[in-house]
Amino acid sequence: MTTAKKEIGAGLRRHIEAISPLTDAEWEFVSRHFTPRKLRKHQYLVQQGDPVPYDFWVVSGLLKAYAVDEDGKEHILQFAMEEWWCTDYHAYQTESKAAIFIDCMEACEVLCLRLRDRETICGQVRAMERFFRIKSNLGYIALQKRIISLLKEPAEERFGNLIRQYPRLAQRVPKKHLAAYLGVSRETLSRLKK
Amino acid sequence: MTTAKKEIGAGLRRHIEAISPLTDAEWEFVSRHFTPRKLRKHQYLVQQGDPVPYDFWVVSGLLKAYAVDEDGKEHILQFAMEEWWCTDYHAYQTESKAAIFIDCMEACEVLCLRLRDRETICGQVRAMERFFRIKSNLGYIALQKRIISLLKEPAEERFGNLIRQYPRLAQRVPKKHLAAYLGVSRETLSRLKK
DNA sequence: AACGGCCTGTGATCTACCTCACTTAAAAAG
DNA sequence: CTTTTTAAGTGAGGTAGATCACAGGCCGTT
Repeated sequence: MTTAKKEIGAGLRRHIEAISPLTDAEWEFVSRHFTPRKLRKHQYLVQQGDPVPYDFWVVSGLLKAYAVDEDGKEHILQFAMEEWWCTDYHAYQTESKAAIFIDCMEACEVLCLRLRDRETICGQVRAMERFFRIKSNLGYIALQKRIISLLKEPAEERFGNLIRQYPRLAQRVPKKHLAAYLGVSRETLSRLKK
Repeated sequence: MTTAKKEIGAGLRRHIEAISPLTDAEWEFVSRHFTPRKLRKHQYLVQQGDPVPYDFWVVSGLLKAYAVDEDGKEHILQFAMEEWWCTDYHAYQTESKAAIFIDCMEACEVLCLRLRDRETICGQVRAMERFFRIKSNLGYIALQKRIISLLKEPAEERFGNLIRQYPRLAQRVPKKHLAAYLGVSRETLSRLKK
């Protein structure tokens, strides 16, 4: 492992161990299955219609995952900043074609994990199976909250909650993308801010 | 274990083993941690503001999980029929107070699982940790699809997809509840059907 | 048979939000 | 520094869907 890769990996180890501690040997085994990749702004990690061999863990930078409707409008499923996981999970798990796009809103470094490697890791390292179980639970809870928010809150309240919950993200992301995440038009969001 | 309980449990075992096989000894251990409960139509399993000690697995019947807004309107997060899991996962995991209601749309039999028992099961039985990890992944994927659907599809298309994907459910559930699930008013849904 | 609930459909408004068009400002790209 | 691209605010007008109000149908109860 290169020095650069070690530094990158250290962040991932901390991230995992916040939930499920690893021995050095386990970490050594786990980290071997991630491959680092650098991307420039506007590069795609996933494109609709393509296979999705990897799950991505963001070391640095900022991604957006979005669906495009027949009018060409983007609807943002998820942003992913440092220490977030992101991929088209449906296509990834079922080894089918992507239904969404994922691209870089800023230059990014990511760690890539193949499905079969994830399964190997979970099979060999008990703590990692636990990690992914808990991580997945937390993700499920977050999505439930978003669905409730979409169903019962008016646009203004959804916007307020977003700013309160992810102030750093709201800074970093152009407002038109926040609109696409909240499910309102750019113009409406602009008017809401008063 | 009573005969009745054995029969009920058999369904759960099949459900689990469809994802992750168990030895008889493991199943014996696992099943001990579930407690059966019967409920009448309109009874609550979870009420907003109360603690949420259990995750529920539906043996028979039909639940709805919903949030209520300030106007008293219901927004349905999830239906749960036979073989579905349901609870307020946020409150359950964090042992905090429920943000939603869950009640029986029909008379129900459920199996109840305490958080600490779920963790015990996952800790003791490797196959169960795998089961919950995979189940949770699948749930996450389903919620991602629903979010994309809410963001990019007009009400009519959401309704069509719902009927295609869950025809049995759409039969069983009063249409006003389908409307509350889709995020449209009862009247609008009625007009859409033409 | 008659009563009260609950569900569903339908007409008549009303409104939150969308779309289109234009302007200004700021940031990349050259 | 200049040009091109991208972001953001604002006005005018349109529309999907909300809300309100009422009517008929289908239960299970008395």
